[in-house]
Amino acid sequence: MQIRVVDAAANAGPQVPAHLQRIFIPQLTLSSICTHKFVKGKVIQKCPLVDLDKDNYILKTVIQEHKPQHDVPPGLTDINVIFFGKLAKEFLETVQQEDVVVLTGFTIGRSPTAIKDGLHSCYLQLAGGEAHVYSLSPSVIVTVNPKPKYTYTPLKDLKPGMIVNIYGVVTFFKQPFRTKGTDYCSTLKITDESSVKIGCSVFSEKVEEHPKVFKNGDIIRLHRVKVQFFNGSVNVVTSLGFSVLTFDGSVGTPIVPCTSSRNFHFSEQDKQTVERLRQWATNQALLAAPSTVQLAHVQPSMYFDLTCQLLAKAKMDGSCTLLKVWDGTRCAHPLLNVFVKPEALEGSVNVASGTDLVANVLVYDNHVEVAQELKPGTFLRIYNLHAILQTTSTTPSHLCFHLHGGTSYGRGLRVLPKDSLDLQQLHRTLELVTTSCEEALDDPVDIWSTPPESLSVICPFSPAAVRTCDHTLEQVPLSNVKSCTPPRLFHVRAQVRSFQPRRLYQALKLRCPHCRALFDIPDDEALASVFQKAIRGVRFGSLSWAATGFLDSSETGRKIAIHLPNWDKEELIFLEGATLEEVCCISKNLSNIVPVRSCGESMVPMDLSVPFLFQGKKRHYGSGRTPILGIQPLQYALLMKMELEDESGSLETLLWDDAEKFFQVTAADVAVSQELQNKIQWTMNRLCPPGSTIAERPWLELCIAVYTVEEGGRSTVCYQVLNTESTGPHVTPAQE
DNA sequence: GGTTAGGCTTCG
Repeated sequence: MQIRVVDAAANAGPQVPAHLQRIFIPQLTLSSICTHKFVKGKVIQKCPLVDLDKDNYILKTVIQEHKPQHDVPPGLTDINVIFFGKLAKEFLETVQQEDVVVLTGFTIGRSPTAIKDGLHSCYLQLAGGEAHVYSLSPSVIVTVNPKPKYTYTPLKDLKPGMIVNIYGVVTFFKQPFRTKGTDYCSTLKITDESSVKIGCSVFSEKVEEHPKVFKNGDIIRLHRVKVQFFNGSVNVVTSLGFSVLTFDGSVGTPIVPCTSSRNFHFSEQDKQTVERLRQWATNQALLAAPSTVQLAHVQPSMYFDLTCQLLAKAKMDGSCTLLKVWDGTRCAHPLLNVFVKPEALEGSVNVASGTDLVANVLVYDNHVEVAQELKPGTFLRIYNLHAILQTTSTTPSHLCFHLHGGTSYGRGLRVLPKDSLDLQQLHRTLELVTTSCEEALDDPVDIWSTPPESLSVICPFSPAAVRTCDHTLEQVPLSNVKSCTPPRLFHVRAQVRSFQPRRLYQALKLRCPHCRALFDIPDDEALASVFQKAIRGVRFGSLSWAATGFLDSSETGRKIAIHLPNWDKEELIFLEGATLEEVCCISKNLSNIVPVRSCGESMVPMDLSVPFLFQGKKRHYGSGRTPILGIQPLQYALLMKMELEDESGSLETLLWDDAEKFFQVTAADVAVSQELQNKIQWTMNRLCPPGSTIAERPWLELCIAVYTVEEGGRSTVCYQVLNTESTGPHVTPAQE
């Protein structure tokens, strides 16, 4: 690793190796090739140095491309650059803010903070012997790579009696719990490339010395553990002087060791090990089934992990504490509100503006100790939370959440660091919901209480939906629309009396662009069972037209076949013998996955009830037989019914051809974006707030088409909302 | 000097 000086007064060119080519920051993408390239820019920010160990540091900086115009957004020109090891410290000490530097030997990753800081979507990482910095500052520093100090034993080579250092990918974990002895204990199961699974018990009196594991797939490094033999298998226990580091297991995220210990060793070799294990684990489908579920998808009786923010808490009694939490999504079931006196409640649920976003979590027994230490505002993950439907004879059933006593299935809770990658989705959802709540509160009170009789008065506020057409038609009462002879077009002013479906994900449909036939989207449970059935009878044959390879599945002995066709230009990958979870996991890394089953020498799509193509999170469904792979691709579409009302009466309308316009989304984006699903939910809640009277609902200005549909010899008159957009916050889906 | 736990749903 090196920092070299370049004479500021002279032309920098000759001293930077001539074979290097400049790549401009705005042109950098995740797939940019970095070898023999350099980036040149001004240092506009240096963060405090993170001191990990002797000669081992991390430094975050921001480097800016020369801006030809002032209106170029920082998302193009300003990029996060992270330095590792000795280079980090030297950069901090040698290079000043405003200095111009030339960077080479970097790698590119997806910036996890791009949404938060508005900077470039990538970040540069400078580590290892390849990394060089050419600086305009006045000293030269040359550094050397530290030699590895520790050796790590593969899990397959552990023998009872050894004291070893090990690395592993976490496949099961319990948060620290009190033992009958003097210590807390963390129980883990880990694995590595040998696929051997090893149990670990970490003992320490101090909770903060325990491994900070947040999810399966995290990577753990243990120093000085003792190998034992118990109940027929090998496991490890911490011994005197043990230490532990953990890392996020996701490929492409920055490798930052997680520990509360100030003094630990972390080298280039560690980084490579973490990278290797991440890569291996991704292909093992270890992370196939994420256990975290948003409130919007919780079903009664479910056990699940909840990532949430604590709004308020209250001690119920010695063995029970109430936590009021939210994740910004709305549960499909009514939520129980556990009432406590305001003076007994620490924190406030006001931000959630209403109770249908707030989940009441009753925390019992051994978990009370952790719960009592929590401060409102904290971000949490609650493991193995139980959703319980509470029914009484007098009230309708409500969902309540219990964190039962004990530690079975990893039951427990843990605070997540505010900048955790696992919180990105939550931050985005909460930001959106909070803005919506604030806007709703900011609306003048008379929006919600305008009596219908004041209609003739010109309203001083903007309607909740507006026409975007340029017809000069006069506005008419709904009764005129109802009594007309189709086809006709009208402008109306109305309120929403009711809408369907109430579960908005049911509004998302599949439509055949040829025959306009409509299909429901199958749920994951139904899809999973089709895949499962196909696995049972699988018999891999050899194919003359494709190269076939095999992956180990999550089940011992079961293989997944990957067929790469010789003829293919579109890079389609045919997958056989995989579960739905495995297909989803594999498609995270490889695009264009086609699940198939063999039929002699040929491949056939699995079944038209499952997607014929997975592209990342996107799923493509088909019907019948035509263009692609003999399948007619279906389009995503939105369909809703709205019952409108004005002083003259009511009218059943459809939101269909212009539904995407109405919500300012595309149905295909909605299918893969929780944020956009929230946006639709938010819009409908604004048009028709739950529990509101008609007088409290906002007015909409709509364009309505009246037309007839002939079916089975009968003609029906239909009404559709066209050329209309709802008003409210505009959101674009996160870049996938 | 080296126990404790050694996954595998509460029952409110």
